[in-house]
Amino acid sequence: MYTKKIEEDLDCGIRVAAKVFGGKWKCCILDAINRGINRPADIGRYITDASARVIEMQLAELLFFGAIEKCAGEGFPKRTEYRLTPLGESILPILAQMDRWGLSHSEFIKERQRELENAEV
Amino acid sequence: MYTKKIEEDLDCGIRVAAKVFGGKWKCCILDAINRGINRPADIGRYITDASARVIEMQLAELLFFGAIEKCAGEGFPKRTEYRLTPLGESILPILAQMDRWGLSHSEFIKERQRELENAEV
DNA sequence: ACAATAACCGAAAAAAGATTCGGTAGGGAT
DNA sequence: ATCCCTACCGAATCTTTTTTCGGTTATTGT
Repeated sequence: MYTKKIEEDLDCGIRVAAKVFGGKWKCCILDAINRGINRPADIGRYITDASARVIEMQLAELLFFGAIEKCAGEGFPKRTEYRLTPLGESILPILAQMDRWGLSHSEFIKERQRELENAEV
Repeated sequence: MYTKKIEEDLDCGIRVAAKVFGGKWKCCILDAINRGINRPADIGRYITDASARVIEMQLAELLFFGAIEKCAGEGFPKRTEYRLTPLGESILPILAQMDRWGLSHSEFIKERQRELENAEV
């Protein structure tokens, strides 16, 4: 895990939230686990854009901050499975709200993004 | 504004949200403007931890993506003022929810953070 | 026994993002 | 005229985060 050189202010709720589920792939991982995809390798196959390494690292952080828990799987080859803890579940409504907001404005934002890219050629 | 080398997926609502208000200080800036602190210099004095430059840059991005608008101030020395647009206002409930979540778990997260720091000495 | 898969880790490199520094230009005050 | 404050901006630098790469160990299927 990274050690920061610049002090971070955990009295601001938003910064606390960003620390726990603010990484590039953490929201996707929480979403995947919530959908029942709970083995590392499966999560990796589900989120094809992220490397296996980053998934491991972000799983480790989610685990460390108690959003998920690690347990032995049920089936025959006993493999690692991750599950949401109550803390992790309490994040889901926020993710849903952010996703709804983003989707309802995505066309507008994409259009602005295209303008930006064309201007920069 | 930065141009990314790795393609970003704006079909995911959460990524769209992160793009618009995901910077380190954008939430604070939106909060400040919402509280009626709307001139750049005042925002800079309000958010003392951030440099003037980063506030300018993040104001420019919020402006570009339409979360705030720029207008001439009312008073005698006509200075720049920023205001929330309807799009910017629609972000506020999400920030409030994130802040509430973060504050209600901040003691637990701070404790974990302390453990991490002690372990790394 | 052997190949394949899973889970995981360290370290280097690359990319993204934030900060610092050194400017410009305009208006107001003395 | 000079000084200060405001609003900006470009570029270099530094920090943080992500990615890539090359491993280890254990387990499973053949």
